[in-house]
Amino acid sequence: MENPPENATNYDPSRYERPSVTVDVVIFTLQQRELHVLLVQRSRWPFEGFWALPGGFINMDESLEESARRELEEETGVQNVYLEQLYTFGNPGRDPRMRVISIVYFALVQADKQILRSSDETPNVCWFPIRELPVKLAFDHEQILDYAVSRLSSKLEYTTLAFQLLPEVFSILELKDIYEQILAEKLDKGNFYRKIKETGILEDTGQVREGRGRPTRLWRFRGSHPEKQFVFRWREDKVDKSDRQARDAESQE
Amino acid sequence: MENPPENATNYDPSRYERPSVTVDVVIFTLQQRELHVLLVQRSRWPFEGFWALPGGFINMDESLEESARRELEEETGVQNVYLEQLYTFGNPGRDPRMRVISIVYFALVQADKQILRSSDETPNVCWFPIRELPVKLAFDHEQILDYAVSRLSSKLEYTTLAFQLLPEVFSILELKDIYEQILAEKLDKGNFYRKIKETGILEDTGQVREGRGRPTRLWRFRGSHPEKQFVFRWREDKVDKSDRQARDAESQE
DNA sequence: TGACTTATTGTGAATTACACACTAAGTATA
DNA sequence: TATACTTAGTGTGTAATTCACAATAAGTCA
Repeated sequence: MENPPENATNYDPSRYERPSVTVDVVIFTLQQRELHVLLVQRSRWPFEGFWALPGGFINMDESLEESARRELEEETGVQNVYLEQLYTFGNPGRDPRMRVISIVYFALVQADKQILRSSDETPNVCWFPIRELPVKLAFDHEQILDYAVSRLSSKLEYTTLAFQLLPEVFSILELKDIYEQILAEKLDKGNFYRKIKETGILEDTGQVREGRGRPTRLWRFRGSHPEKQFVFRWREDKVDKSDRQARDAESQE
Repeated sequence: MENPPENATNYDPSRYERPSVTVDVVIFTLQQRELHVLLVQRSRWPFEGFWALPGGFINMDESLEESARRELEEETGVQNVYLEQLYTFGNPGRDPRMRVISIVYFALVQADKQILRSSDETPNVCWFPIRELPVKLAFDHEQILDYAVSRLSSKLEYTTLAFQLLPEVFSILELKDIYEQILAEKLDKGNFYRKIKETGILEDTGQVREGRGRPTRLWRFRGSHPEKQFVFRWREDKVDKSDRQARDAESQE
């Protein structure tokens, strides 16, 4: 990289007034076959006592994603989870203290990996089923969460995100459960079977699990196939409505 | 909003070191049936002489989208264009001066509305065909642009974004041209006709335009239909690959 | 007039989606 | 130990959609 010339000082961005920047994370997981989200209870003004998405200020030497991973690990202790940038919220007035811009990530934690870390800094950390949230969340976190759910829902239809929520070994009908949960829609067993088998995305573990009825075969997600990128879209004719929703969320405030 | 209690000061975000925040805009338009993007030439270090996406620091009292619209209007003088948040780029080292976080929007400007404003502040502003860009762009703007194109391409398949690039009145085959341009793929004339007519998304203007062959009927985009949200997906079996690409772009640096 | 150019509509084969019936393989219980 | 019950997984025909390509329409140009 070139060195700054003498006249470089006439355009110094550090002179500008600056907002604070935080990275927040919407962390989803599956518990008792229901979608849950992780919230922390605030111990200080503003919104003292309210539940909020985990997050914090970024360090100057880490990337946005690193920052999100750090938050994620501080709260859940898990690593190697699916993480993607969701949206950046930055309306003036979101935070009564000052102008704060939040880059929000969303994460999917596998059902068998979730651990909660209670530390001194975050004494109250809890998983909430997304259909039974606290009445009111801190800041604009309700809108953020709504948007995250709608994004998750629409991405389910053309990605393999659902696997990120399952334990390493699972049955096909458990997978179907996730789809039904998140899409809030009943799916046909037979068609689901066929469709997912056809993709070749599953690897038979040879194991079975006994239960009340016929034992079920257990599968593993064949992460990334060398040949074709697996596409498992449950329904072809759905639209991604999540974009509009994010913009609405921002402009509603 | 509640007032801060006495003990509020023990957690003052303003004490933290803060990055600069900019809003950049990828502005697309259609010229001579080709997709173009607007770039400005930098007149100062760093990347003096290089072309860059238009952008600037946010004002403390405007929302992110307002900031993007302001940039957009400063450069092109147009209003009421399609604008959506694309992604937030924030790796350390993107800007040699300091830590800068850029919230990038992308905008689609209708073919008959593009005006360029050359002011003292931005003497060199120019539309470039996306297939013939300057060799190297400033900062990480090449990656940002790549991502914007891939997002545009994938959104074309399940939204009505293409109409935002056309003038108010257009022929069906012009619309098909846009799809072919952006998807970089040949489409069947007849099937395109049928598919788009079926959606009911077009309104016949009654006008025709004469040319070399049979005169073509001119249509108008029936923006938002009361009944159903129009879905015009050209191909059902495509996947949105743009997400992965954005993450890759960030981690490549 | 007839060749040429661009715009639109028609048609049928091939593929895919969908609803629903059926078979399989275990447990519980009388 | 039969039979009811429960969950797992497969088959099948119809309906809908996709797709390639042929046919027609309506003008210009020489």
